[in-house]
Amino acid sequence: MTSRDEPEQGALLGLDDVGGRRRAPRSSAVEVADVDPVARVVLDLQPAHLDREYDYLVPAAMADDAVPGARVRARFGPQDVAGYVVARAATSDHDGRLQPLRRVVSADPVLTPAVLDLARRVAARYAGTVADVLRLAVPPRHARVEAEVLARLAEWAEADGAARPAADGSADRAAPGAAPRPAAPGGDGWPEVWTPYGTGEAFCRHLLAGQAPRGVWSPLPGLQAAADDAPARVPHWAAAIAQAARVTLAGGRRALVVVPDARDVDRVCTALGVAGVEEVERLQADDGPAPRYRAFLHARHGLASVVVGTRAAMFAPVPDLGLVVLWGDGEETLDEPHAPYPAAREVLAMRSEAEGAGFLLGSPGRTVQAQAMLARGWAAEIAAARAVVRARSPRVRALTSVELAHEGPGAAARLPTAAWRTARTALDRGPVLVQVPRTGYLPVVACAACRTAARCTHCHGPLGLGGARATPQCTWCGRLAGTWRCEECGHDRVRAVRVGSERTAEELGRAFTGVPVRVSASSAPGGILASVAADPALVVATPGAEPVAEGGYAAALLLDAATATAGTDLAMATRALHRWIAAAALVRPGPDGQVLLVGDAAPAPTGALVRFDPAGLAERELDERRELDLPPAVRVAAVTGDPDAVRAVVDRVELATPETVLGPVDLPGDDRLEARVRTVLRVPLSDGAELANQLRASLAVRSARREGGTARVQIDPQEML
DNA sequence: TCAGATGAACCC
DNA sequence: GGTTCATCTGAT
Repeated sequence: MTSRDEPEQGALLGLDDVGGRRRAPRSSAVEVADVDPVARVVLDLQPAHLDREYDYLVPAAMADDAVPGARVRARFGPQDVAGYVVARAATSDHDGRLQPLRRVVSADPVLTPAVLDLARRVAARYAGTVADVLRLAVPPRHARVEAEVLARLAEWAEADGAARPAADGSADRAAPGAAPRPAAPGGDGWPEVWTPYGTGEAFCRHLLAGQAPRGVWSPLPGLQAAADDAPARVPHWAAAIAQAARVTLAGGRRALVVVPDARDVDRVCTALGVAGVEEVERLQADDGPAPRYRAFLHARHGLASVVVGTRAAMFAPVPDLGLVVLWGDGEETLDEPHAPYPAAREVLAMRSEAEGAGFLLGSPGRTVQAQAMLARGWAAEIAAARAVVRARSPRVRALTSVELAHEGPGAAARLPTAAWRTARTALDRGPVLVQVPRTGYLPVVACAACRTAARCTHCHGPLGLGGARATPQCTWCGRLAGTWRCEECGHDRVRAVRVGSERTAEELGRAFTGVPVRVSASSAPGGILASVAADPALVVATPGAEPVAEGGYAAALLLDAATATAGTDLAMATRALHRWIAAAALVRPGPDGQVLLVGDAAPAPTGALVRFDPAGLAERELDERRELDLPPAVRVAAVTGDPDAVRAVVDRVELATPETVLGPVDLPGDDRLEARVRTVLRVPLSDGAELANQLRASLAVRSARREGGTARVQIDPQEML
């Protein structure tokens, strides 16, 4: 598409002064590239109505550098804005005159076609702009790091004669990374860690064969036994992920692993080391700009065979991607807090489809969204047989007040005698984990009899207590719940549930004199601990901050169970189970290891914990969502902001009908100058893409008209899932 | 002579 | 995507 005869190029490109309303300010004699003098550019512009590509002239001096993927700067109106070249062309469709590119910031093509394509899909899915997504996907350039990496690449290319990876991102190295050992089914190096899972072997076989299997995986609990006699400290899940990555490499492709936080990055990297995988790159935003950009460039240029990172790594440019792994689905850190608020699960699912890569989603719990992937046949379940799960799990007991009735008044204590006794005994065998809910306050309305969270009778949104109002009000559609009846037990009274916990470490210190108490929490003096030794100690941790104990915990106490399942959002039950199982998975298998759930939590997650069955709970929850028209059985979008702005945005959406619109409702706890409201749109899944379309168009109108105020659109807003 | 209609430029 | 400005058109 490059060389062709060049008919009056100048005229073609609007360089001559023919027909121009205004004369070109500078001399029109810009010397333009001989071949493909037009650069199609994606600019980093905020306004939604400017979300498209723009053509610029490529000055001859930039002809070789302005390659697709290169960072450039270009004149846009009065401003100089940053952007990326996405294509070179011989001609432009633009009627007017083209401006020349201002500068090629770097000829290193950092925006790969695959990532650009992904950005477009994500923007469409989440009613956002491509520029917004690219801001998430491509980290800020670090010139010194770039020079360093490119120099090293050039050096290597010269040394071993291997050409550097092609500019379009396709790697030239035959098998990425060093496949440590040949992994053949049944052969040496075949990942036995996946054997207990019925479909695990088939999943690996497909990866090895270069196919794109998709699995939703419920990992077995526990730590992976080390090869030598060293105490086990690598979680089983991390070892399994490492093996899946290794098989992918053996098949000649690369892998990308996205996890909720830095400690999990460590764990996966350790497991990859144990598995003999080299060329592992860690990609975390909180490593700082230089390491982050270095890791990004290494990934981009195929120097990493496995990329392990936190949320933003979901966009990492990995050539020859054979597997994407999402660990910890359901953790809040996997939801991007910046517009357009994409969820890692969705982004990676889109990626695996677009790039023909395998997809592996694993988590201690199971979200209804993951369950929905199974339900619609998009992914296959990877789970071990019940007997295996039982054999590998700790013994779990729920110490509800019913269970403890014989204890008398002490049953309602935060740490009932039975729990105290279990912990005391377990301390002879090793460390004991104590999980406490994060400190917080949450006004929630629940059934006064059975404590099931109360839902709106109209739209099934969660009820809340707004300000001084005595009657509970739906937090979605705003209706007052005057005549309410519990859907579980038929009771007609509600009560407020307050959530909060504090001083747990001190309380425990008093209860267990002479036992060291370690605290692992972001608010603790020592911060979050990655691991603890096998010595007896009480380890108090908030959810997600549990350290791995060498050889596993002897017991875990999951305190304040009632507060863990009380909350306004729909994911309360699955999230609570996720947290409990994440803690329980660090405990030794029974009967050596024991888990006690203390407090009266909702019955469904409690039962699911005792059975160690996140899949069962997710299935049940998904059924319920279907019946009640709740996501993910429907698609929802939230429009938040000033009342006028929100109304304007919603009014332009054709799919917004009395049937689909919930609200607007005043947002509590925000007493700023402007009132803030939220309107929810709820449509069938089949209208989901169209809803995003219409919202995007409405936002474009809004920015073109320069409508005031603020209005934020969120598809699948986390707090409603 | 001017109000309203039309359309391109804007921002490439 | 809408706004703005220039030009065109047709009625008066």
